[in-house]
Amino acid sequence: MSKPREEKYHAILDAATEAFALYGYFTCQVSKIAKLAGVADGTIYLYFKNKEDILVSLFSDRMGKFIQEILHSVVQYQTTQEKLLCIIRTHFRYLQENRSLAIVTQIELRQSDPKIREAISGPLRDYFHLIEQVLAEGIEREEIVLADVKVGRQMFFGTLDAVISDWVSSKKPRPLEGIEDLVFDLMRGAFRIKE
Amino acid sequence: MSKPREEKYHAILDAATEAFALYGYFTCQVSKIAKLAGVADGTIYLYFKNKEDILVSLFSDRMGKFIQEILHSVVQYQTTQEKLLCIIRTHFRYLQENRSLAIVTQIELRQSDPKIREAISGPLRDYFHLIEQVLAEGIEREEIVLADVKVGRQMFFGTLDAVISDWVSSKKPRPLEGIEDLVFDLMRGAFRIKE
Amino acid sequence: MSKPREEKYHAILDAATEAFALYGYFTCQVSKIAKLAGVADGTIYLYFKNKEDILVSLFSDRMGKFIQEILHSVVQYQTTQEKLLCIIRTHFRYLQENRSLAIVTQIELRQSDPKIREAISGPLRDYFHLIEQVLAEGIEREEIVLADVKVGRQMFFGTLDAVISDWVSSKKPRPLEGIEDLVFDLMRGAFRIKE
Amino acid sequence: MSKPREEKYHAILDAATEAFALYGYFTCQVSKIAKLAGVADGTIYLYFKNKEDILVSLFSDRMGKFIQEILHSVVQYQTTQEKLLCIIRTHFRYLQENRSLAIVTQIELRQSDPKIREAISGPLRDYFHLIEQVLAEGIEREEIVLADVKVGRQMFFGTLDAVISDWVSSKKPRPLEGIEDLVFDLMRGAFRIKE
DNA sequence: TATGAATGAGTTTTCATTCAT
DNA sequence: GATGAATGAAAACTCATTCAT
Repeated sequence: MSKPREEKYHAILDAATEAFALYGYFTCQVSKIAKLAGVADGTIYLYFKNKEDILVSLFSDRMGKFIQEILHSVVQYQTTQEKLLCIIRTHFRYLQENRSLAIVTQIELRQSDPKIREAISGPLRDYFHLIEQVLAEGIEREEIVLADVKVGRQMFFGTLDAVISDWVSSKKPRPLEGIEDLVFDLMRGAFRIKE
Repeated sequence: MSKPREEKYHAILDAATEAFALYGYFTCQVSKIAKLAGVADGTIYLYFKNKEDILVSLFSDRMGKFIQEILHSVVQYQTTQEKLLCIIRTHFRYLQENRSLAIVTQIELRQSDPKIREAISGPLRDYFHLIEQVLAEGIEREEIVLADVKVGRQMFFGTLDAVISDWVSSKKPRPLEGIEDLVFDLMRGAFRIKE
Repeated sequence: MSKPREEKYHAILDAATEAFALYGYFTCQVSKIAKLAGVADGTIYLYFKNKEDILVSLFSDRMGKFIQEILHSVVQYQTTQEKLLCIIRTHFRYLQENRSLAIVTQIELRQSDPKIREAISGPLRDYFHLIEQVLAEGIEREEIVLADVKVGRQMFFGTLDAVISDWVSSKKPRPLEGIEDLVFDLMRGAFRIKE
Repeated sequence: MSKPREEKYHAILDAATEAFALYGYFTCQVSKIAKLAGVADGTIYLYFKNKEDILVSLFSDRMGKFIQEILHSVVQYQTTQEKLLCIIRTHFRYLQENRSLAIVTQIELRQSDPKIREAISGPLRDYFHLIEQVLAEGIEREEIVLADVKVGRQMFFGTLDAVISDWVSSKKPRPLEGIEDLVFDLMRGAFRIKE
């Protein structure tokens, strides 16, 4: 892929993120994405197979980067406690810096259309896997107490997700920085992490 | 509202719940709901203003009953510990018995369309409020330790939601009964509930 | 199929015949057929699966009737000579009375699109078969002399087709009645029919 | 026209013949022709005004050569009998050697689009004219008996055309050489040519 | 000349909604 | 009230043609 080609590809993906966040996938016409990206409608189809492909690409590209960033940050820490805190912080920071992506994630993560779900579920599963790994390791090292890794992950991710959900739907959201420690404190209790 | 009128109203709502769960709101045609309800397409419009109104009614009706049931159950308990466990159990049991509603909730709870969001958010806010009340009361009575009621609710609801989300998307879900205690144990830790 | 339903079905088919004759299949928009038939665009799709289905139905319906009429007429005659003359006359008369059908036949009979070809070829093959049967019978009864039935049919049909082709493309065509005898005289010579 | 320019012109025309034969004029995209010709899409428009112009040029060029070849061959013969046989043979041989052209001719000869028809009709009319001339001369010289030259031409051309039509649509066509004599024998009867 | 990325007009088809019966 | 045939607005997508390089 040449430089200008890649640039336009990402311009369209950026525009789609904005547009999907604003209108939702189904309510958003391809022409709106095109206008936002500053290209003609037909140009979209030089870069994406169809509308669905835009959404799918958006997820694998953006979510991929999100997971990548979290993975990259987590490996710098040793203890389970640090790792969990790191995930919380990176999760919040990344989505705070990419509000439209956060919205799209919130909205479209739950599409029922089987084809879309399937395409989306990939990166998310990776994330779930990472969390579960950290928890399993924590149990093994006896740094945390947890009866069921899957339920542990559900609580951990569900909490972050609920926080983001509120933040996203709030008109004037308070910065997520202030919440990190509150969330972490709950996790410390839930996972019986010693002081 | 006369008896037979009310019957048909609920028949359509039941059909819509099934159909939305199966296809998703946007992908589901009104004619599919009509067929499932055993009425003509036009009949739908004698009971609902438009397609959106079906979704909105579905939420206020079904979610309303859901909240009602939880409220009703919770008041039978005294301690915060018991109340939280009661919510967990009722939440899981109700959605387990109404799988289609659970799916619709998961999927459509996060519509971006502002009109739909607004309509949906009512019953949900009631639920959030209930949880927060229980938590606030628990703090006051010193039965739990919690720095921020809102974050506490986000964790509590987010966890239940994530469990349901996994359960809903699993082809062969394990019964939710086995998970209740695991979830509650995590909450006990998070909220520092004494044994 | 109820009465009014069948009426509209044929109204659309009539309109399509006119429109395809006027513009050609590809150049003719579905909306033009709808306007000509006096129905809304969407109504077309209550009666036909898609644009292609209109063309296919047109052929099986119209060509079917055409063949039917020829078959019906031919059985009334005994000698090969009479039968061939009957085919010539019926062929000319039918298409003269259905000029648009004649045009559509001329134009679309030769579509390259495999799906369309296949659908169209059915009724035509029936016609070819009929002609070949008459010729084979004539040979057997020694009423005509002909080395190869297929080539005989090609000449017979090709001649009629070429006449119609000229007639169709002429702005002010001379009536086909005057040509029947000329054509038949050529056939008589070609097939060595005795006086 | 310089040499290399002319080469590319014909390369495009060759490619168009193949592509139109394969897909049909309307179903064939200009980009397919370009790819087949080994040039860029835009290059096509340095040699042809538009898509239609390719088809038109194809006919005047290819059909022109076709007529030329027939004309050239026919003048070598004296008697009407010989001339007609020569036309049959050349017609069959030329199209057998240019199957794609034969297909395109069969398919597109009958376009309804008036502009296309007009452009195509030129070379065809020349051909018709040639046949009619041979026939008129035959009548004059009393080598054939024929009441109407136009109908005679219609039969003559229609027969050749029908043979080609069958040959073109057959997956495994028998060689046309075997048919020449069969066809000629029919013509001899039709035109009352003496032995 | 040659390229091929970009354009945007144009077309088929769907489907929520209406309304005559 | 109930029906379901008819409507027509709306939207995804295609592709002939252009033009900056």
